[in-house]
Amino acid sequence: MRIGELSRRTGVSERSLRYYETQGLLTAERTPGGHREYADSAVDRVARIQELYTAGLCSSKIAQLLPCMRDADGGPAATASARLITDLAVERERINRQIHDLLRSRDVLDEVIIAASGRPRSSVNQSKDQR
Amino acid sequence: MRIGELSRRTGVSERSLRYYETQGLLTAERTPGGHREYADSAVDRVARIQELYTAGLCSSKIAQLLPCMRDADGGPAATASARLITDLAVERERINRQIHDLLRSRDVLDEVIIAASGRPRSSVNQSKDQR
DNA sequence: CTTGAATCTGACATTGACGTCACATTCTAC
DNA sequence: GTAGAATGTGACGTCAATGTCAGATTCAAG
Repeated sequence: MRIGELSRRTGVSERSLRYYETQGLLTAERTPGGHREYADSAVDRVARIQELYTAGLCSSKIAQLLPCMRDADGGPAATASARLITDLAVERERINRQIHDLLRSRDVLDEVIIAASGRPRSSVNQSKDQR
Repeated sequence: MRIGELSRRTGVSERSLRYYETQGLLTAERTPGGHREYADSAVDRVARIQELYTAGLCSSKIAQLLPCMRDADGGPAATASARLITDLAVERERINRQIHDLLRSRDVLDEVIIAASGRPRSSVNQSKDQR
């Protein structure tokens, strides 16, 4: 598929998809004319990239990480280096902190929302991972 | 206390503390000479601000939110407006998504770390809110 | 072949929470 | 009072992901 379709299917802008390529996060074949041609697996990969971005990892970390993740089609293509491992451990701590802060902030929001609306709205109390 | 001490006690740079003030997140008395003089409660407040920043809220949202939070010394000073409430509900959804992504990303990190180190390191499997 | 849609590259702009530096002023200890 | 530390303001830089625009090229359909 080409970039427009991938953009539509992932909800990620074409600009970002091209950017991901420059960051080594995403690859594509090229048509003779130079247009990008993506494999179907690109959709999943973009979703994964987004996930990691949302989790606050930067491009370079994601780039290092991706080849170490087990792909839809098999085991990981690489094993993390010692250097990467220590980096990841740091990221993990940051993520833990962030989860902690998010949970507390969500609670704060709930308090404020409840206080203002008199009683809980629709689903304020189902606090687990609803999406 | 003055800005240097507050900075030390919170681990937040003086630059950031001044920035918070411009954003209406933090207030201070002034000495006759114009130096900021913070109340003790500022320490808590800064911590709260940090928490909300870490959770991905922007200054303006935090500014609206803070007066609606119940303070260490009593109930909330304000009640959220209807407009704010809908904004906060949106934030809440974002936070939920983010928590979800963080949890998944943490799992990914753990997989990679475990795969590379042969077996779990120190406490990789205690996945709940350790800080 | 032609035409309009899609894509290409490259450059510049944006956003938000800071870092950093310069220079002036105030505070604190002596 | 004076020196040195602390603080004040203001301006500019940064960083990363992404928006946006311009101009050129390619693709798909008639």
